[in-house]
This record gives sequence, C-alpha cells and structure tokens, in this order.
Amino acid sequence: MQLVRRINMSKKMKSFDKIDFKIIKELSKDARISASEIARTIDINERTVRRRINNLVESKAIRITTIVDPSMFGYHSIADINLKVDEEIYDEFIKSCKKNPNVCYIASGWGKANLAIETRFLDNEEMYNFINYKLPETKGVEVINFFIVPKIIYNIDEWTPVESDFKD
Amino acid sequence: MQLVRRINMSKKMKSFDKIDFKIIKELSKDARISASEIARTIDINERTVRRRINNLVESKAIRITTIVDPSMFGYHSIADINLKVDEEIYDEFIKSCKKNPNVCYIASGWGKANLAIETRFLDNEEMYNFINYKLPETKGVEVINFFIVPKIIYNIDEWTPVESDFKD
DNA sequence: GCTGAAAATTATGCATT
DNA sequence: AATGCATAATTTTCAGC
Repeated sequence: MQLVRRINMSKKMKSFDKIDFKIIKELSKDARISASEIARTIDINERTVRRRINNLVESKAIRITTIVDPSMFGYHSIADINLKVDEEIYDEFIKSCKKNPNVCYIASGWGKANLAIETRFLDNEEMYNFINYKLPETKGVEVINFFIVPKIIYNIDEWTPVESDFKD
Repeated sequence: MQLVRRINMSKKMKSFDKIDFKIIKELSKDARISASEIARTIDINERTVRRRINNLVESKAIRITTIVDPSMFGYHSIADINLKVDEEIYDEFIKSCKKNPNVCYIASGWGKANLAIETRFLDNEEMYNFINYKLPETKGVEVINFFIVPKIIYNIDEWTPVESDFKD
C-alpha cells in the first residue's frame, strides 16, 4: 500500500490550493467569464486570477475548451465496444479511431479485451454496420462484446476534483 | 432505415453552418481567446462571432468549460465497471455516483448490465476496495464485470463533429 | 441576421513589495 | 508570487441596414 502511494506520488504533480479550486469551479460554469469577474466573485486580485489560470493550463491540470454535444449533431446511437486488437496493428488502429468521427472515447485495457471505444452514430443502422461488418472485417480486430448505451448520464467533462484534493 | 432517420430528425436539432464549425474549431483549441481574435482568424465580423457563440451555447450544442485532468490530482487508477442495478434503487444509485468524486462517467445500458461507470482512484488499493467491497456490499447492485484501464487515450472532450455535419 | 461607432470593461506590460 | 498603475485591446450598448 505504501508502495502504491509512492508510485503515484512519483508522477510529478504540482499541488494546487483552494484558490485554484475556486477558480476551477467558476471556469467550469462558464469558461468565458472574464478574469475580473472571477476575481470579484471569489475576492482575489484579478492579476492573481489570471496567473493562476495560466499555471493551471500550462501544467495541464485543466484544459479550457468546448465540449460538443454529439446528439445535437444527430449522433443518437451510442455503443461501448470492447475489442481485442493485435499488437502489430494496435497503434495504427488507435490512430484510425482518433480520425473516425464516430469514435469519441478510446482507452487501453488489460484482459480479454485490450481496447475499449465509445462510438456514436447517426442511426442504429450505421451502428449495426460498424459493429457487425466494419469492425469484424478489419484484420487483427475482434469484437469481444458491446453494450448499447441508451443514455449517457454523466461524463468526464462535468467532473472536478473535490476540495480536499487542494491544499490550504 | 427511413424510419430511424425520421426518429432522429424528430429530436429538434437546430442546424449549424460552416461558420459555426470554424468557431467551434477555434474554441476547442482555447476557449478563452477573444471573440475578436476568432473574428480575425476566420475573417468574420466580431459581433457575428459573439452571436454565434451565444446561439451555440444557448441551444446546448456546445458547452464552454474546463476539463480537469484527474491524473494531475492523483487519480491514477482507472476502471470501467458494468453493473446490474435494481430498478428500485436505480435513480438513487445514479445520484450517489454523481456525488462520488471517484466516478467520472455514468451511462445507462441494455442487457445483462444496465449501468456502466468509469471510476478513478488515487491508488489500486482504493480501486480494489471499491470493486470488491463497496459495490458488492451495496444492496441491489451487482458487479457484472470490470475492466482495468491503464490509459485513456482519447475522450469526448476532444471530439468534434466533422465539417459535413454543418450546412453551407 | 448583420455591422458601425462610442462607452464601459477587461487584459497586458512594467514596475514594486 | 502578489499587486498597483498606465496603456492597449476587447466587449457592450445603442443604433441603423
């Protein structure tokens, strides 16, 4: 247990404080509000707010971006798919997934399946073709199982650490 | 097939054009750049850029927010877990997951498992305890299977529709 | 729905503690 | 690392096309 902790700590991880926490909370609500407004809300000097935001972004603790809702662009059919992908084509397959607008999540895995993807399609027919034809016809790729997802309830873009993850 | 298409179209879905596409591309790189800078980059009047951004946000096609990297806050152990959750406690369980900082993705499902969650922990021991003790000890919750995730390669926050999803 | 011009607000660079 | 101040840039408001 101590070993595991030590391994995690070895990954260099700047520590952020409660001011950073407050800034992250404000930016989560609307990432385009002005630094001055954040400064007013949390009662911190505006220059400080700006520097903190820069530090958070530069250290890659946060990324200030735009989340696009796939369903607003017609992608209503969702499936989570677990795959067994041959090592020889693993990296290449990931590259093709990244380019595929139907793939919106890729994770490596351990076990029977070594890759998990989340896919979104304009309709069930497209999804059916992908799972039953396109993937099985790809050399080196085997569909281990899949999971039709009627609704995504919560996603990483809504996640934030808890206050106790920030030092005083 | 036509039926499926029609069902999808029935969900009201404002259509966005190539200008919106360009704006989304710029905001994806850095959501805090000024509207004027976007205007300069894509050669559109800056007032137009602002109105488009407002429309995109108000229609919920995009959400401009801050993505926090869990690994920067020590969450290095990741598992995807498929669960069978009794209907009686389904909504309540989802609520508790939303509040749990170890859960960063929740999706409903069809089949043997009816809920999929992605979880992140500070270390493997915490993850082990959650999967082997905390979940099985929760009444009405059964772990169908789980999947240790060494690395998340790509996620929804990097996804954008393709240009052809936008009208001319 | 798009743009112009002035006023208000915000961001930036430099300097100080 | 945090702030004050002056200047530059941006956003907002009101207006007309």
